[in-house]
Amino acid sequence: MKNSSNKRSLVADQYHPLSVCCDHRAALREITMGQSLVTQLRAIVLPALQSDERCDLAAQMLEGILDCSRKAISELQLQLSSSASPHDDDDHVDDKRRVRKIISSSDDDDDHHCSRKAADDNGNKPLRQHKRRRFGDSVSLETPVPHYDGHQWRKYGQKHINNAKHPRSYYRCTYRQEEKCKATKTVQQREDLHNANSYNGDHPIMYTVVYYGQHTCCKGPVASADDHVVVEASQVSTESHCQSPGSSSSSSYLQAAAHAGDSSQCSNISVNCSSSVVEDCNKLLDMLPAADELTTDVLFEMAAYAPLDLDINWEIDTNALWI
DNA sequence: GGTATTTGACCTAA
DNA sequence: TTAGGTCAAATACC
Repeated sequence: MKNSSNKRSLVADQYHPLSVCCDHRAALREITMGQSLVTQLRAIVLPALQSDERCDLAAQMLEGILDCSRKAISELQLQLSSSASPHDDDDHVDDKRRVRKIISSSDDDDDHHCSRKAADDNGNKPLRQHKRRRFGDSVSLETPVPHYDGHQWRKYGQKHINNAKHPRSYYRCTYRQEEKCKATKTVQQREDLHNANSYNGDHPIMYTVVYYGQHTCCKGPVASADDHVVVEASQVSTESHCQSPGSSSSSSYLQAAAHAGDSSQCSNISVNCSSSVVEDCNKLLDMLPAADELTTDVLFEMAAYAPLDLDINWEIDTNALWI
């Protein structure tokens, strides 16, 4: 794999910055990165283990690590919010712009309508609601595949951001209404000089994805085994409307996922896809080596590109990958 | 016809 | 006043 080292260094750069500042914000970044790594590690390790007590133990340990990091992040954010200064650096400014006090979960939807309803019966204005998102609820990462995170998202807005070349897209969970799921995310293409115009193997176009809130819907990949992302090779081959002619075994997993996005009739493939996921899958396919070049090392590299999703429970069908 | 996306307007915090 | 986030009508797609 020609660009293996490039990807490796890219990942390394992302997770191991050269200088580590001794302030809370730097610590927050480090913990968040660690959280991302653990999440990705979980996606790799758990499917590889047999379904026995070792698997359960590993799952508990990983969840424990994530829980610790969540608490640490929460504590640091508390410290930050109480010591926020107007003289923050550029990163801080960017974060602060994202920070909006979100309305409490119980009255979220009503608030939007409230704000548009000018007054109540007595002519009194409703209490002013704070719309800014809370920094503490967000997790950001950079990925070439911003939509391939296992959840269904619905785009509800796009905005040109000041001094940014690319617009920012706003997504919320598809099940926001029916399951009151508050998870949202924003996706914005990065402006790196070397990848500004086109995707190629060495410099994939990178996107900054920021997740806000946790999924409370049970239709994500969290729930039951039925919801796990499992694509059996046999399923792919027997689902004629999902099958890509001439697809290799090594890529059948992802191609099936891509085609699941093309057709909602792919009932045997439980990949949650919006239309943009197809594009992501195609990118991943471009990155995927031939079947005889697949190694665990390669898989790990690809997993490193998977977006962080704290709720996700991906299950990789290794049979489909290594046949 | 139902669902998803686009896009201009509106709202709020800074 | 400005920039970012959201709404909702219009439009596109299947």
